[in-house]
Amino acid sequence: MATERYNAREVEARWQKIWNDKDVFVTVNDDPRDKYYVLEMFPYPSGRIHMGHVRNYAMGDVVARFKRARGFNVLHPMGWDAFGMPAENAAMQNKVHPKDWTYENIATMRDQLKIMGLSLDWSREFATCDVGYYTQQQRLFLKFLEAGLVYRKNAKVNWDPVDMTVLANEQVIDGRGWRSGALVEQRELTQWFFKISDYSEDLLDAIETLDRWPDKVRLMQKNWIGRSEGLRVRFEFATPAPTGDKTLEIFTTRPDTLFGASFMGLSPDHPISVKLAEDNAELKAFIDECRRVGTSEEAIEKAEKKGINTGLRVKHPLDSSIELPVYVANFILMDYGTGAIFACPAHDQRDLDFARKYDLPVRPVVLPKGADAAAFSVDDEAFTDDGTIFNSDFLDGLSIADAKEAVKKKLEDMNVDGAPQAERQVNYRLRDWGISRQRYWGCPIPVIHCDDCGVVPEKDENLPVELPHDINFDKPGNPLDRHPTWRDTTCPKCGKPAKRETDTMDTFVDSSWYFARFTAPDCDQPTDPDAANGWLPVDQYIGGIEHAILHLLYSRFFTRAMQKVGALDLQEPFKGLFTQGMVTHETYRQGEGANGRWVSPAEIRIEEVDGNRHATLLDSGEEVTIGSIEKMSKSKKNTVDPTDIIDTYGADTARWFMLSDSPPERDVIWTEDGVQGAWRFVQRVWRLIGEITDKSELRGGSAPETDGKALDLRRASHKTLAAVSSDLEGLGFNRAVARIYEFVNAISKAVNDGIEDDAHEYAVREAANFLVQMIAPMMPHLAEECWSALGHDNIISEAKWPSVDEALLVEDSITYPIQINGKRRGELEIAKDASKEEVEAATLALDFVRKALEGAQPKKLIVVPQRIVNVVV
RNA sequence: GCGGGCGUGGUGGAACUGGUAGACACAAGGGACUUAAAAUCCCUCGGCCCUAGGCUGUACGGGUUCGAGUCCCGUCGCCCGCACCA
Repeated sequence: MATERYNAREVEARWQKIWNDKDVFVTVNDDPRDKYYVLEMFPYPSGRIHMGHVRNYAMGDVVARFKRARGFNVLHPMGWDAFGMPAENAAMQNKVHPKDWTYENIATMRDQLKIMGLSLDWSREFATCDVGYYTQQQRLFLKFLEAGLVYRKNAKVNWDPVDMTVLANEQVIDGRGWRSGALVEQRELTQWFFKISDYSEDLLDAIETLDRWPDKVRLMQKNWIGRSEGLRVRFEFATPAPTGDKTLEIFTTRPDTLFGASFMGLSPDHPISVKLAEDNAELKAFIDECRRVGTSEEAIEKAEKKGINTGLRVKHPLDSSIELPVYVANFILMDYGTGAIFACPAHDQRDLDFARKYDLPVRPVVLPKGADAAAFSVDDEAFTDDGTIFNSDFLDGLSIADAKEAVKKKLEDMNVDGAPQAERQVNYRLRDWGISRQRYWGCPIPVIHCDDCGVVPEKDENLPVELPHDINFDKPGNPLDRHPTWRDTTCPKCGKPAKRETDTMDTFVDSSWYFARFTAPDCDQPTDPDAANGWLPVDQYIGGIEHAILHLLYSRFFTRAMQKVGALDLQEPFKGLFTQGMVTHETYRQGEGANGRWVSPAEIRIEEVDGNRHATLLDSGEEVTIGSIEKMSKSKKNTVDPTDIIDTYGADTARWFMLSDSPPERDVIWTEDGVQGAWRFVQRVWRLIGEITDKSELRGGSAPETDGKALDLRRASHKTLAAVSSDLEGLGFNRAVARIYEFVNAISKAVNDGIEDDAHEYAVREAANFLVQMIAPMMPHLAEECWSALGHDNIISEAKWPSVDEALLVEDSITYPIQINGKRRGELEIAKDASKEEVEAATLALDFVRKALEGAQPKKLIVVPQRIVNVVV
C-alpha cells in the first residue's frame, strides 16, 4: 500500500455505503445481549447543521460505537424536534408553508448528518410534526386528561395590541413587541396545564437517585423545584378590606424575623389590589404599568422596586400595638405562596430596597455573630446570614432555627377570625406546566368545546386531530382560529355542532417523550410498554446545558405521568446525563461602531506579522478587526459550516477535532489551525499503518516474547488501551486523544528505529491493531480503512474491543518525588512494594536530603504511599 | 435581580479522591531534507536571575495545611437558565 495520501472523501463515502448496505447499525429489540441506549438531544430543523450539532453527535457516536465494540446491543436513534415558532416566522417572511419549510430543512440536515458517518439506526427516525407522532401525543394527552393530570385555568400571556397576537417572552424586547414595537400588555386566557406540581416532592426526592447526572444540573433542578418550609400567617386587618376579608394571608419562610416587619406587600394581581384599583386611578395606573413589564420572572425581578400605599393597615400578630401599612409592590409574584408577604427590610434585600425608596422603618432583628447589639444597623445591604435574634421580645437570644419554631408554635395556637393565626406549610416554587400555545405549528390539543356539554375530549377513534394544510399567515394570530371550516365538528358526547380547541401544545411536550417513542417508533399506541421498559432508561443522554432545567424536568414528569397511565413502568428517563459545552469562534468586524458589520471567517485571511495576527478581507484586502471569541451565531457571522469542513478535510477530521483538546463539558474554540492539526494526524496515522504493513509483511512475526523493546512497546500498548478504555467510559474524549497521540509517538519511534525480530514485530502489529481500534469510535472511516489494510477480514464496526493483559500493567519500581518543606528537591526510585520504613530510610540517605538536614533529625517525615515524600526540616 | 457554572504559558488544555503544575496538541523560532515550495523529521519554547542551580508562577486579595490549580472567605471578569426560544 505504501504511502499514497489518504483520500478522506473517497474512503468515507465507500465505508458509509458498506455500513448502510449491511444494516450494521440497525438495532433489533429482541437481541439477547445487554442493552445500551445512547441518545443525543435531537435537533430543531433550523436549516443546516451547525458545529454544536457536530460536537454533540460526535460525542454520542463515540459512546455508541465504543459500547457496541464492548458487546452491547446499542440503540442510537435520531429524529427531529420539528414543531415551533421559526417555521411560522419563515412562513410570514418568505411565504413558505411551515410544513414544507420544516421537511425541506429535515432533508438537508439528514444528508448533512449522514456524511458525518454516525452509527445511527435511521430506520427509527421520525419528526415530531409527523402525523404519526403527534397522533400518539394526542392519545397520551387524553390519557393524562382522564388520569386527572390535565386541567384548565386562567393564565397571563404577553399580548401585542397592534399585531393582535400572543408573544413569546423572547419576542418581547424592553416591554415592546419585536415586530410591531407596540407596548405589550398582559391578558388573561383560559389555558391548559399539566399538573407537574403533583410530583414536586417526588421530582425533588428522586434527584438523589440520579447519581450519573452532573451535580450542577441536580442542584439547578433542586433550586428550581424550590421546596421551602414556612408558615402561612393570617394578619388581621385594622382597616376594612375592600373584599370584605377579615384577614390578609401571607406565606413566609422567615417567621423568625416577624418583629422586624415593616410593611405588607401585595402582588399587583392580588384580588385585593385588583379590587382597590377599581376606584383608585393611581393604583390602576400602577398595576397597568406592572403589566407592561412582561410575564417573565427575570423582567419582574430586574425592574426597580416600586409600589403604592393602599392606605390599608393590618395588626402585627405578636404585638397588637403595631399596625403595618399595606403596599401593592411590583416585585411580589402572584404565583408564589399567597401573592402577599410581610416585609422585613433588615434581612431581605428586595424589601430593603423598597423600604429605602419609601422611607419605611428598617429594624434589625438578627444580630451577626460577634456584633454589638447597640451599634448594629443595616444600611444598604440586608443581613441574610446566620445570627442571633434580638429586638424581638420573647425570641431574644434564640438562634434563627429556634426562633422559627417558637413563632410557629405560638401562632398555631392563636386564633383570629375563628381560625388558627398560622399554619405550617411546605411550599414549592415549581408551578404547573402551561402547555397552551396560540399557534398553528404545533400538536393540536384534542378537545372540543360544546355549548351544552362544555369541554369534551375527542374520541380515541377520531384521532388524529390533524392540522389543516390550507392555512396562511397573511394576518397575525393563530391561523387555526380563522380557518373557515377546520374548527367545525360535532360534540363527541351529544353529537351537536361544536368547535375544536385551537390551542396547540408547547413544543416541550414533543420532546418530553420522544426518547420513549424511539423504542417502538411504529407502534399504534404511544408506546409499546415491553419495548419501552426494555430499553429505558436512556443509559447516556448528551446535550446542552441550556436544557438543564426545563426539558429535563418535563421529561422526568412525563415519564412519571406515562407510568401512571400504563404507557411504561419507570420513573426516571435518563440514567446518565452529560452536558456538553458550546462551540465558539473568533469574531471579525469591518468598520467601527454602528457602521460596522460582522464578517464571516470564510471571507477573510489571517496572517501573522511580527507576532501579531491580522485579518484582511479575501476579495478587497481591506483590514478587518479581530474581535472576541463568542458562541457561534448567525447574527455575529462567526459560524463555520460543517459541510464545508467535511468537504475539505473529511468527517473524521471534523469529528477528531471536536473531540480533542477541550474537555467535552467546556466550550471549545473552533480554529483553522486546530482543524489542520487534526487533518495532519489523520494523514500521520495512515502513513504509519502503511509503513507497518510494508515493513512487517516480509516477516511472519508471531512470538509474544516479553523482554527488551518488544516488552516496552507491549506495555505501552496495554497501558494506553486501559487508559483510553476508561477515558471513553467516562466521556473523557480529550484525555483519550492525548493518550493516543503519545501512543502514536511511541509506535512511530519503534518503527523508525527498525523492527528487530519476530517478537518486536508481534508487538508492533499488536500496537497497530490497538491504535486502530482505539481511534475507531472517533474516526470510524479511517479506522475501517486501516483495519482492512492490516489484513483483517471483518469490519472494525463489528469488531470486539481488545482486552487488556493486566500482567503488562504491573510496574516493579516507583519514582517518588521528594519534597523538602513542600518544595520538590529531587526523586527517589525504589521498589514499588517497599514499606513505609524502607522509603523513609532511603529518603534520609539521599544526598540532598542529608544536606538539607545538616545532621539534624527532620521535624516531620511524611510518606504518602505510591505518591510523594515530604521532609519537613 | 435570583439560581448555576467557569477562570492554568502566545493558544486549546493535562494534573485520579489535597501530593512533581504545564502531559498532549496548536502556534512561533531554529535546524535537516529539497533547485524551491509543500509534506516530513529533529531541537527550543511560562516569567525572572549569571550557569550548576535558584527564585517566582494556576484571574485578583486573604486563609486552612507538612503540602493548595484543587478546600474555605472576599473581589473581578465571562458564560448558562429564569417557566411562551429550542
